[in-house]
Amino acid sequence: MELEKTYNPAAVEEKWYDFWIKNNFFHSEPDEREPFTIVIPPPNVTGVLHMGHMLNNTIQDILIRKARMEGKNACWVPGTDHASIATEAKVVQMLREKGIKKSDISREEFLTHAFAWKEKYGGIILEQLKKLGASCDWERTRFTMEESLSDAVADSFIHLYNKGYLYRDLKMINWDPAAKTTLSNEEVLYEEQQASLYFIKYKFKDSEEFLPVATVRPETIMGDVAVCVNPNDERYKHLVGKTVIVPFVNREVPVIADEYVEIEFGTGALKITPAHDINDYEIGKKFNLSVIDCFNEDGTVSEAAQAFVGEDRFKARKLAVAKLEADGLLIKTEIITNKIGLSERTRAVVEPRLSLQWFVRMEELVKPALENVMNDNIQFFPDRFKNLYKHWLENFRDWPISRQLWWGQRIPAWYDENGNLATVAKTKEEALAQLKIKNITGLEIHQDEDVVDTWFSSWLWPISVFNGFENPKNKEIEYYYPTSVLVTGWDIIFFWVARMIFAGYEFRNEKPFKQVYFTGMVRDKQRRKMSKSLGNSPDTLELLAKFGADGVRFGVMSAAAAGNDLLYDDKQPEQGRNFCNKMWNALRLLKGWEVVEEKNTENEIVINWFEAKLNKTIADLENSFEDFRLSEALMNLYKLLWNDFCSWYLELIKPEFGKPIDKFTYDKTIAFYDTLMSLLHPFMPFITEEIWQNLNERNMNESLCVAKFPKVGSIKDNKGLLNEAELAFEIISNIRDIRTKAGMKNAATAKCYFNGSDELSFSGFAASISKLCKLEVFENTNEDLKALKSFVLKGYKFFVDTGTVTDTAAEREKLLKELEYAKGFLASVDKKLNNERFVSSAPANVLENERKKREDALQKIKLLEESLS
RNA sequence: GGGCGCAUAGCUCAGCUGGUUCAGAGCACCUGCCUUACAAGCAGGGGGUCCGCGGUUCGAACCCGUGUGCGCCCA
Repeated sequence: MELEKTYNPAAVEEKWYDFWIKNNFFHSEPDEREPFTIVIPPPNVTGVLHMGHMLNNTIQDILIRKARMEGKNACWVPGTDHASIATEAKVVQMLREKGIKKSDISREEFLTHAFAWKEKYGGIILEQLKKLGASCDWERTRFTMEESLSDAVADSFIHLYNKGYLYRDLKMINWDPAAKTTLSNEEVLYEEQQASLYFIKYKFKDSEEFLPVATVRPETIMGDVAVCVNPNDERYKHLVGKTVIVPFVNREVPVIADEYVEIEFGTGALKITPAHDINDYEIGKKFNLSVIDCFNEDGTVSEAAQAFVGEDRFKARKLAVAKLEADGLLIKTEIITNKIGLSERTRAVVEPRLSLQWFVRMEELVKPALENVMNDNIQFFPDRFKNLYKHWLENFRDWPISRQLWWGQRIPAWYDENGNLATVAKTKEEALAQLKIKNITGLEIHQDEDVVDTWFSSWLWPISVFNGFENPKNKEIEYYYPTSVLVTGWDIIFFWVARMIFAGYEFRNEKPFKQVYFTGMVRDKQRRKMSKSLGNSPDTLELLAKFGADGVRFGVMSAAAAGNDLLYDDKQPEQGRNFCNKMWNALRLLKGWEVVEEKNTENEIVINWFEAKLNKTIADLENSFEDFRLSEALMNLYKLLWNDFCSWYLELIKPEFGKPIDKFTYDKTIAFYDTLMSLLHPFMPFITEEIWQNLNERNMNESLCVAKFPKVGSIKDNKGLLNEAELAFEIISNIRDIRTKAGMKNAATAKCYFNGSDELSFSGFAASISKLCKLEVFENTNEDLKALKSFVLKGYKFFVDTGTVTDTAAEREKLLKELEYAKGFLASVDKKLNNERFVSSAPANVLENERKKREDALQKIKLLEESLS
């Protein structure tokens, strides 16, 4: 079969992915083997593949493929998350384009549209993951809004409620007046803006005397219930306990003192508006002050404010300032820079607002979650994330889970006509039945209008995908849970990782996963996090098309040390693509050889050397995998394949052009390449399968993805052989350097002589050296051939005859420089060895090494001095 | 204000238990080659005060202290 000159990934990748799926290699069923389980961090159902997904899922694929090849029962559960806010926003927009307003349709109608939309556009990302090569068990694909998983959400809500872990409370929330919804802290973006700071007179009762108060939000003055100063502020100390009059509404409020107030900021006197500022709210609580809510949910001024009623908050600000000025209460205005919160979705200025919300009490949930991470029952990689995790869990806040949306699981709480909580139950029937037991009948009840936070369903994911709520003792959950490893970005350590751990211990009394591997963030060259809004993320599908999935996987992985952010550059997948081409061409070379029976013994040492090198690398690889140093593992394989296998091994065993290769060498070489492809398969599954299939005749259903992962062979003491090869390669490089510098043609032959004792530590590779350096002569001599170019290595002196005249002066100069360096080196070694305390306290092997260094240096100096004499 | 982290080649970063695996990789750069597997390549080469200072140690890129400069999280 004729192989193309360059590797073409597109056709190959599709062919093998179809083959894998057709043979159901990725499907898992519980059996007697050891399970290796990963649940995917479910991507947003509306999402498309971005760089972060590629990184994250490539890592999962590497781990799962390796486990599968090691004979474990590998199960990677894929799926998507309903992402309530993001999806609802998209559906609202889609409806708007059709001329439908959300407010004009019912909840049920909306959900019908939303599900239809999800069916049509949702889950694209899963198809894209296939292009990346992800070996998920697609038969197990789950979705957080499907019935079974939604039931789990309701059940867990009821469970937590009955346990007393849920409560409703007025809390300061981030309110988006445009979307009329609560935002979590994470959905608020902070931006610096120029703002006016207004200095206002708060007069004392029946007096023209006043206390100056500074504020950037005069439209909230109507909600003021106190003025606060710092107790250490000499200017105002005497005023604490007096009362002042709030402008517009003439309310009489106390002057209070609290350390929170910064003396230097503004006037040092802070108006307290508990309904509209989180810090004011805290102070209000501390001083037991009342709360006056000045705004409606759309951001207009409310009846309770008594002034500017019905005006938009920004309009009200202007009106308030004008009125203050007119009333002579405005002292001055300053321009300052402050941070304001914007809604991630609507860009509306976030309004702090008090609202009745469901909360999860975290106190008890946190305990096992903290303990089992700190004691490494759940291991973090890299483990420095334990610090971050600990810090967060020790400073937890209760978790607000109400979301004023329709897309999501509706809160299973029921209220009477007056909005009082009646009961918590999954359905209206159950709710009524429960009330009946309590002898409450004839009550008109309605369900909570809100849905729960998406994380309130995804925290159940490791349990719910195995139906652990429906049937807590089922075969699957008992087999697959706890899962093996979770791979996720460190940015969601709190949103997700911590909460899954809470859920694991709460609902199954067992950790959800044994290990967590944190990936870094993918950033662009300017270190900006890649994001849709910045538009700085490359088109991942284009990338896959251009460089191939293997190339992209290589590119992403080669730069991704565990937990460290990676700066993406097109050079990375390009390197991966080039690597594919290199491997492809090595295959072409092998397939092009004619094979003959008689054995070529010259190759034996080279074969033994590569076997030793291969074994050593496999051992190193295992170490790298153990600590999740995947980029290190990949780079080691890259170097093994490119440098050791292609540049050294293949060049050494390669027969002369047109000559056949002996069967023994050929078979060994094929076997080596087979092993190399197996080792690399988890990282670059497509090309390795393609090459592997080409190396030998395979059965119809045979695949590398279920072949055995190579193990370290018999560990002979091959250190000597590796050292010998290393010396030989160094000799070759030196001779090549001399050849190049002498301007020799590639085809021209050279001669090389060396001084050395009888036992040559590179003798096994003499033929190899001659071959790669095109030497017609390579032999021992007793003479000092001063007319030739020379170099000194490990006690040997080499002379190279390039057939051109050597510049003896320059050669002498070079030798002098080398001598000087060697002497300096000797001095540094001697300094150590002459140090009594070094000799007495350094370990034996270190000492021995120093002595060896000394000997080598002495020998080198001797040889150099001889040449110079 | 509190906490976490980082600083090593032009760039991006490895460097695990302090000691020849110790100053390394990839990319970039320079030189010479279209040598019948591969120019998406081959061969060779240059390049570093391991951020500054102090300490511990026989020995420090690595441990401790401190300064400087960055990044992030929480407030």
